[in-house]
Parts: sequence; C-alpha cells; structure tokens
Amino acid sequence: MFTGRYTHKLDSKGRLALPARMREAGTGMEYNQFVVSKGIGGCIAVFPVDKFEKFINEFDPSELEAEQGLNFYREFASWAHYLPVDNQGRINIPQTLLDVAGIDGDVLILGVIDWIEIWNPDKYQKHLKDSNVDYEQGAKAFFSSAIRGKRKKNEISSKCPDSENS
Amino acid sequence: MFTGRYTHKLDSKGRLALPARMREAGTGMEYNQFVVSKGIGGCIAVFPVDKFEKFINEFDPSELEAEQGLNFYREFASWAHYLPVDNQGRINIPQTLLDVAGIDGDVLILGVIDWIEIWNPDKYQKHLKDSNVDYEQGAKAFFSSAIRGKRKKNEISSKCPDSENS
DNA sequence: ATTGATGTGGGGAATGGTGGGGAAAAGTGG
DNA sequence: CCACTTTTCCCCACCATTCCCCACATCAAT
Repeated sequence: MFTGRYTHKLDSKGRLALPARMREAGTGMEYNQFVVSKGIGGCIAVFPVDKFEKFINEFDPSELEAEQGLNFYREFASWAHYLPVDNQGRINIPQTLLDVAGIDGDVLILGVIDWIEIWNPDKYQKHLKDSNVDYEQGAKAFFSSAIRGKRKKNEISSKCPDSENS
Repeated sequence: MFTGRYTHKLDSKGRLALPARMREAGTGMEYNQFVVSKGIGGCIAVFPVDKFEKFINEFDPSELEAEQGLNFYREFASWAHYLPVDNQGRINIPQTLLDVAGIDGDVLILGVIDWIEIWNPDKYQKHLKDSNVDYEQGAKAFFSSAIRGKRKKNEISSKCPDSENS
C-alpha cells in the first residue's frame, strides 16, 4: 500500500527518485519496474506492474459511451510507459508525460494506496481549490465507517473465532 | 501488451522503425512479422500475427447489417498486409496504406494494449478534438473502477466463511 | 562523531533510431 | 524465354538517447 507525501526533484537528466518506502512497496521480487500514465487532473499516475495490468484487464470501457470508451482506452494505454528502476531507485519519465503534467523541477509525490501520483506542486494546489474538496465531510464519513467497521468485525468474530488471522 | 507513445520518422525509403519495446512485445520466437491494416479514424493498425488471426476468427460480421458486414470484412482483409521486420526492427508499410492514412514524414505511434496504432500526428489531434474525448471523465471511471475492484475483494475476503449458514 | 540509508549528480558504455549502399528478387516489355 | 527496370531486403555505419555504474551530500540514529 502506498502512503505518504514527499517533495523530490527532477535531476538534470529528467530522472526522479521514488521514495524508498514506495520502491519497496511497489517492486516485487521479479519486477523492478513501474508503469506510469496520465492520471486525473493532469498528474502522472504510477502503478506497480501487477496492479496496472490488473486494472487494465478489469476496466470495462463499455461503462462509458461506445466511442468515449475506446478513445479513453487508447489515450490511457498510449500514455502508459513501463519504466525500469535504476540501482539508485530512480525512474526516467518520458518528456512528453512531464510536459502534459507540467512537471519540471520540484515534484510532489502522493501515495494513494493502490497507486502513486506525481504532481506539479502548484498544479495540485490549484486542483484542490478547483475541485472544491470538502475534507471535513469526507473525514466524517471515513471515521464513521471505521466505527461501523469495528462493530461489524466484532459481530463476525464473535460468531466465527477463526476469522481473526486474516 | 503494447503501451507507450512515440514519435518516429518514415525514412526516405518509407521504412518505419517500431519502438524496441513493442518489437519485443509483439514478435514471438517464430514470427518476426506484424500485420497492418486500416484502423479507426484513418490510422494504421498494427497487430502481432497471432492476435490478428485471433481477432479475424472471432469477429462475426453478422453483428453488422448483412451488407455492411460483408463490405467491412472485404475492406479490412484487403487492407491487411503481413510485413516482415528487418534486422533493424523496421517494417515497410505499403504506400497505399500510408496514403489513406495521410502519413508522410513524422509518425505518431500509440500502444493500445492489444494492438498498435500509427497516426499522422496532426490527424490524431484532429481526431481527438472531433470525437469530443473527455479524458477526465474516462480517468475518473478508470480509477473508480480500480478502487471498486479493491473494495469488492475486501468484502469477499473479510467475509466469514461460516457465517452464511447461521 | 560514526555509520548507514537515502536523495542527487555526472561520466562512460550500450542500446536504439536513422540513413544509405549494394545484392537479391520481383514486375515489365520485348 | 531473356533482358531490363524497379522494388525489396540485407548489411554496415552514424549519432542521440538511454542505461549502468561510481561518487558525493544530507539526514537520522546509535
């Protein structure tokens, strides 16, 4: 699971060092590569290889209107690049992606559980404002859910003693 | 799986170098050839041999109106050419196909998971505009789908196996 | 202060995209 | 069937980019 918020820099060759925690979380034994593509709001989304392939396979373009689905699929897939991680833990993001994301110099890296997002810091601030995120409302829902979840789990575990290990 | 977005050039002899990553992904041990035909929106579609033959066999022209189906089938098949890949990783696309696709000089190459698309860069931009692609909408659907997939899994795994009987 | 882990920087080898010459093959006209 | 022209294909060569390696800086913890 990816969590955390970091500010790193693109070096002169356009390389980006991923936070060590994320590197460990994302690269399996066999794959030492990540997949990047264009995310929401003009960020760059970064996936572990297995997650990317899982998401692509599970995504059903027919959820969207016929033509929309195909067009989005084409765009998303064609912005996707498999990037090897070098021995210093860096990836080399294609310049075209950096351009559409408006990234250059300082970089904001967000862990979003199943994927990572890479933002131009200013652009992210702007995105937050424009999308009118109400953190309080979301937080209330989240913490309420946490309480409910706890109650539910207790109910189950009282009936089924073996479920604690999972 | 084909991914990525590249800009290459047709050389003076009309040859096109496929991106190395795509070459690896597409050519099996035995086949070092691709199949090209006319794609959607006036692009050139490129398939690995096995995928092309699979798609052709699975496609049912009767999904379309009778005459439509036959006419499309004829067109698609007759635009299709098996192209060998030379030792430098290039294919030689027939001039007639280049003409209908309006390709000449700079070439945009898109990886679309199961196939590759070759576009005149300007034509692709125009296609994007004309088809009113809303990338944001598609991206939201995609990432929502990714989260939904996770939630579904959690629900299943957290379910107590024995609780159904009670 | 020393040690180790992590982010940043840069040199040099290797890979990949582009170009062109010449041999082989195929199409065309006698 | 033969000679000629055109196209295709194979090879070698150049150059930019990518990738691999070594090195330094910074910070945290002992």
